Amino acid sequence: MQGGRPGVRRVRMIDVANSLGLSRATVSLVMRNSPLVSEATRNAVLAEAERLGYIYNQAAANLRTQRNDLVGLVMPDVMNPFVAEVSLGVQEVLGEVGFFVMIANTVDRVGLQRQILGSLVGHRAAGVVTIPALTATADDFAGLRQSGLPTVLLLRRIDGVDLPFVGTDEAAIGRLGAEHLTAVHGCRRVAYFGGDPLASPRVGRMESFRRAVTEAGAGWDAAWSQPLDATADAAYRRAAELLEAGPPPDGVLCHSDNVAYGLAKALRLGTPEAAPCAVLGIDDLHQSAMWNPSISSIATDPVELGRVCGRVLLAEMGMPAEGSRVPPAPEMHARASCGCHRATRPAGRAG
Amino acid sequence: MQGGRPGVRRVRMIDVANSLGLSRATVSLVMRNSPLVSEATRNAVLAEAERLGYIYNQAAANLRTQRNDLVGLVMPDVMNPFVAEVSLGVQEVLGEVGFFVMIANTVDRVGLQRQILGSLVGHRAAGVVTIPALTATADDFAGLRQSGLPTVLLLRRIDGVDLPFVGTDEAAIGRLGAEHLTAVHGCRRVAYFGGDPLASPRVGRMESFRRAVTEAGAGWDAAWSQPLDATADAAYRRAAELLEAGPPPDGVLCHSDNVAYGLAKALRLGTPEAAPCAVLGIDDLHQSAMWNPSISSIATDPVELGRVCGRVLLAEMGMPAEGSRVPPAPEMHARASCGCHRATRPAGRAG
DNA sequence: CGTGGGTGCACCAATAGCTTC
DNA sequence: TGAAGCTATTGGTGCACCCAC
Repeated sequence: MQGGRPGVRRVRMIDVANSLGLSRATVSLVMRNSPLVSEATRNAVLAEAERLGYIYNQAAANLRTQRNDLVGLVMPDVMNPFVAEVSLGVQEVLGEVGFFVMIANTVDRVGLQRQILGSLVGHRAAGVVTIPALTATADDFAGLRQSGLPTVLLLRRIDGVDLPFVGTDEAAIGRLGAEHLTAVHGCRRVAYFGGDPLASPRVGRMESFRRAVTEAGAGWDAAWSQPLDATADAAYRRAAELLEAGPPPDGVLCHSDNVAYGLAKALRLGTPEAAPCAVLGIDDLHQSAMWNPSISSIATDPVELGRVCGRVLLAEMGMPAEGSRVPPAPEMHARASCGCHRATRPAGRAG
Repeated sequence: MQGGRPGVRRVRMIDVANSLGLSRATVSLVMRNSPLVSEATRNAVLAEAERLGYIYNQAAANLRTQRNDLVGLVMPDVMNPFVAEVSLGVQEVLGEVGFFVMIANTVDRVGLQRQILGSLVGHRAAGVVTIPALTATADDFAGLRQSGLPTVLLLRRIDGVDLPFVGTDEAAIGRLGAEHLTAVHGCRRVAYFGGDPLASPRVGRMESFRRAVTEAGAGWDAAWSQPLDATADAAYRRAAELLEAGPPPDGVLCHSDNVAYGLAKALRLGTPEAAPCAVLGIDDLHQSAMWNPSISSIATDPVELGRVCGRVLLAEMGMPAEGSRVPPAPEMHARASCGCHRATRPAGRAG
């Protein structure tokens, strides 16, 4: 609680009313664009409000109506372009029906996340979409559940939380990656590279990926499949370390495009000395097509994912929501990093 | 205005009070952690509140106290990593003193921006930090000014708006780039590539860059210096087009790292057929050190820029703000794309 | 077309009641 | 009896919506 601005006395609705010899109810009707007021009165009120510097107090109105148009989007990393793009879709769907979407950044800290969620509950927000912090547990969402604030969990699953969940089809992603590496490129020894062990997407993807490659007869490289921060820098350092110890697997599915960037750098992909290793990313960030070599990636239209999430939240709030509530299916966008195209050729984003 | 949840009757402070035979004032004191209440009473109140499912209504409290802890960060593009990183700094400084920072995305549309700013004013937010939409004019900020809501303009200047401004030192960036290209690499013909003509940073940087390179005796390539969307894709397409028409300048300062990525791709930098052209980016995104070739870039610590911005806002709100209120000075981080290092060698972010 | 009275929920200043020494 | 220290309460307030007339 901060930020009171002393000094200038605020103008209230009743001041406008008194100044014109009207009642506050009339002024209220004007402010809400009600047709129950004559054109003449309306104009007089608007003019007087303008003259006095009156500013409608939405907060007071919200208190009375028990409604709010604020929807909180609580996420661990605003710098992640995939997540940022998801937010566009959420905003699109909810903005259309009059909600006001704002983003809060937990920086992946449970403490901050708890504080933010508590604040949204306290402010009586209309709804919440949240990507849980990595170390979050069911306890962190108990307050949310009890408050009845409509909530949708995004991308990361939390054990024991029975809130609606929207996320990518991790099993399909794993299968797509496995199929591409084994069937198209004939890889014999593969790995799932990067990602935090606590992140549910890693678990789901890796499981189905491993099952599929094993069925296809390829070997599993456990050393390269250890968990790891999902940053380019961490991936680069880990890969460089592993390359000291021996040759890499001949096919790698990376936890994200960011991870793939670091790995590509370490492998010196696109240079004459490059290691013979097919690299796949996940997310298909806009930059991946620009990379040298262009990064092959498994895409799941993040904007549409955001839209789906918005629709699920609308449903949760008891409002009509037109359109699909099923996350988009992942697609393979094959480029140079796996060997599908020549390394120095530009490749469009659509694959 | 949306999102009323009917059904369950909410528990109010007075319900807790009645249930215990206390007054609402006492419950209020407990909720605010006041020392004016005995330990026994406090515990009883907390237990009863928990049991009844009472949830403190921050909005009602805000109405009474005329204070709010919400600070809005209104920006045109949450997907821009530089901007995202600035938001971290803002959040750090304001969070420390109890404010709650939320981000609203204008997607660079003035209409949406106007709506968002109006909403923040109406909700009586404690303050606003905004990166104006590209086509914004002074009119778009008239309401803000009149409302007295403490505001800081970030990164983009708007003519005729006398609100406090925090941004990078564009002149210094231009000079740094010019000096590096001419003095270190001996470039004879240079250009400023990319950026929207309406963006004040482009104007400031290009002006000082052009003056400095001219003084150093280098020629100016007007065709390569035309304005352009600041995306990697647009830069790639424009560069490819210009390369059809003839050879590129031998030194290019790009409006951002994103632009540099597109240009590097078009020039096939890092490949045997690469054009002899020194490329500099601006922002030094984390990824730039990972790029192939690693991208030389002019850095201006975005987190610190955000901190400065937060402190300026605090001052604007009449609160004490320790620490510098001067934006960090830009620094040259020379890597491979300008020819300072070998193309296939990894380079650390610190240059 | 326009109005009065009541309501949403909690803060705040002033004050009263109770111990204790 | 009185001063000092705690604790808890009353009544008014912040601003606008809503119903009934």
